[in-house]
Amino acid sequence: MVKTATKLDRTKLDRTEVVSAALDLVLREGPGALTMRRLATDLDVGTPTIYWHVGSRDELVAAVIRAQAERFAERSVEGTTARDRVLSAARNIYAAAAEERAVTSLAHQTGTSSLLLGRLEDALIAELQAAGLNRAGVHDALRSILVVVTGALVLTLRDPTKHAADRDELVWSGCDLDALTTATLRAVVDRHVHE
Amino acid sequence: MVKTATKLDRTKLDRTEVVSAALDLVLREGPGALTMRRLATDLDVGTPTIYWHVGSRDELVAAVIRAQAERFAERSVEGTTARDRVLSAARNIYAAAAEERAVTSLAHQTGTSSLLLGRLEDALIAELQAAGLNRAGVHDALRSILVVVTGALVLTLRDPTKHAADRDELVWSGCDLDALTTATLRAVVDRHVHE
DNA sequence: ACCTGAACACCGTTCAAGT
DNA sequence: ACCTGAACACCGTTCAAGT
Repeated sequence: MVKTATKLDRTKLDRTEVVSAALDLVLREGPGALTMRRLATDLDVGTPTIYWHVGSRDELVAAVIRAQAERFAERSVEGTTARDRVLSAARNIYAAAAEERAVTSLAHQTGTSSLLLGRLEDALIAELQAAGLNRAGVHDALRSILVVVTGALVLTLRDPTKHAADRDELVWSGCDLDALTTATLRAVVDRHVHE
Repeated sequence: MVKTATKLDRTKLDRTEVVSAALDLVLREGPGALTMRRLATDLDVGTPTIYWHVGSRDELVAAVIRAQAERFAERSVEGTTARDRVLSAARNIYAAAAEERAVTSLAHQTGTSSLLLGRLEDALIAELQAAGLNRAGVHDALRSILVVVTGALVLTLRDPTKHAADRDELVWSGCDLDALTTATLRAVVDRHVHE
């Protein structure tokens, strides 16, 4: 009897195959599940094999983040007025990251958020320039907006099951973080782009 | 010859002693240094002893955060107008957390930030109420302000030595995050508290 | 070139056993 | 009540050795 593999008759393992398996693992079971041993088991391979293909865990994570970043690329900016378009581009960053909580958390933990959201940040920069801001104005507005987006993301991704203080429950229960983010963004966008 | 201990002639180990040693360790060498074994070595004691006193690492971290939170308590709110006082209370949260990067990072990693900053958040709530906002208004303003403070903190604590993208360098180099935070806070405070 | 078993140096945690 | 040595089940990583 020919040895028919249980999973799929792998001939060779590919670097991109490793990375996409890692991304799948993160999407399915969260960032905590991304272990070299676990990934190796999923791929039906020894642990050192993973290292041969990706070098280290840090490099693997960076590759995973980049893979997800490409999926974020095709979000388009809506609106006609400069303000609306800037707000739309800013909301895109928040919305994309909030939709893929697992990958965003992973990026956040490893300090590679800008690797994940860089393309969408570039789109925001383009809208700020189109709004007529000069170099310094673009930078100021961009930074302020990223402060709000980052804060909104952290508060959104926070695990609500383990509120540190009892007061958290009161303050954040029944809070539409999406609407809150939009409102807060509008406040800082209005500050930076006039008409 | 009587057995004179090398460090200090410990008679008994105390729970508060364990916690303050842990806080010291975090302040001196960062959150990554806080391991049960390392702390046990510092206290010249076996690892299970730490567990006997604090239960688990999570409980230890919570106690450490609470200890630092008490040191944050005495910051006072400045200003005369309602807007200035709200802004001052908001800035206090950011400033306190930014001054103790190590503990703030630890709180952030473990999702216990509100345990660290709760007292200062309460002070902010008091100022919002004093500004004449009703219950819903206080909550809305508080949440928006916490979004900005959280975002500013994350971007401030971020390790600048490992910028994920090359563009980060360009956007954030020579950026006064303190001034940026104040400006962004002013934008959302002005939005919520009118005179 | 691609993959492995075995090991190294770490974790948090537990537990029977000592005083 | 307080503390210990030894173990368990995990990590990331390396390395000689196999094909």
